[in-house]
Amino acid sequence: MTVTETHTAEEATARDDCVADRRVLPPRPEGKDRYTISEVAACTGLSAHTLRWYERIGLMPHVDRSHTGQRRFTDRDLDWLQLVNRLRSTGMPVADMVRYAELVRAGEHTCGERLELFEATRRDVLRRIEELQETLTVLDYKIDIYANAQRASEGT
Amino acid sequence: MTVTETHTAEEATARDDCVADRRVLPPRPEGKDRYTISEVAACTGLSAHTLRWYERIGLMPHVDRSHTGQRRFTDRDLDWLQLVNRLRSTGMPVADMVRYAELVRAGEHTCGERLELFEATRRDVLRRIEELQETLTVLDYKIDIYANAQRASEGT
DNA sequence: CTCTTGCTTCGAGTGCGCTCCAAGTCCGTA
DNA sequence: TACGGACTTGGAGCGCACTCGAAGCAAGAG
Repeated sequence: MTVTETHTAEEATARDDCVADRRVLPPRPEGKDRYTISEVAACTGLSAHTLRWYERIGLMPHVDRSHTGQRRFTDRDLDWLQLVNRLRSTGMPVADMVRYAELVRAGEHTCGERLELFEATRRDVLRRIEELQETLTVLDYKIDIYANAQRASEGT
Repeated sequence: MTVTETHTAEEATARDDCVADRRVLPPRPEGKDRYTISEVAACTGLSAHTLRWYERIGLMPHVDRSHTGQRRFTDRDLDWLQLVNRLRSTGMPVADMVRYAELVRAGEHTCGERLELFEATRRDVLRRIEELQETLTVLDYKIDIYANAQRASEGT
């Protein structure tokens, strides 16, 4: 657990945008803070289509625009997408993530609700891990059977 | 690991229908071997519609019929559904399970392929567990932040 | 005999999460 | 000035995994 550390800084993070943990981010173009949609697509693995769709359904906090109306994503947006991607990979429905995004937009007074949401998600993730481990047992069992059947038919 | 045990019996299992592990099955109506679709629905958690659909797409081995044409599922069918349910819960696409069902129907000479399929699935499950663990770390991190933020605003 | 319940079939509909299209705008290079 | 390429929008379409509906048959209870 490397979780309890610089809490003065961390609380600021919690207060303004609830970004994901920087330590687990993939590399991103250096020294910039205004990314085009294709740059973001490349570094998040989401398609440009999907990014626009996320914005439409309210899963992205408001994205900056250039003077010609093109999207210019910030590092904060990338952090947000990083978190979304993680939650998505747990199977969290998009609607729930939208709900969380709304809470963030609604302001600081929703922090309690956000905490609950994360705790519920955490329980869910634990349950899924357990389920997968059970499945693993079944798979091992069957692999064992097939491997033995094969050895029996080849050998002897 | 409770996997290596009575292999004479287990090999017979591998040979004929590749059932799931009996030890993890939920209770089912006792002493019978011919279940109506609604009984099966009740004990698998799948809807009657879904069971018929599974049969249509080839995900069920041929199901017995009563003299009036109604489905009569056997214990073996229940075992099969048990396995299907487990694989489904890992996120395995239905198409892949159909592929496996086809291998089973094709006969014993496909056992090698089935073994490969299970091993691939196993790797997949391990990867997903890892992914979930990572997500768990992120969730813990954020829960920690929110919990601290809350304590800070309440206390003092 | 009628009623209810549960089954049969096939095809259409649903919800989710994208994914793509058409038509148009803007930018940088030659 | 012309061209290629990346961007914009709203809306339509897609693939998956169900889910439901309609119309009809069969069996048991009253």
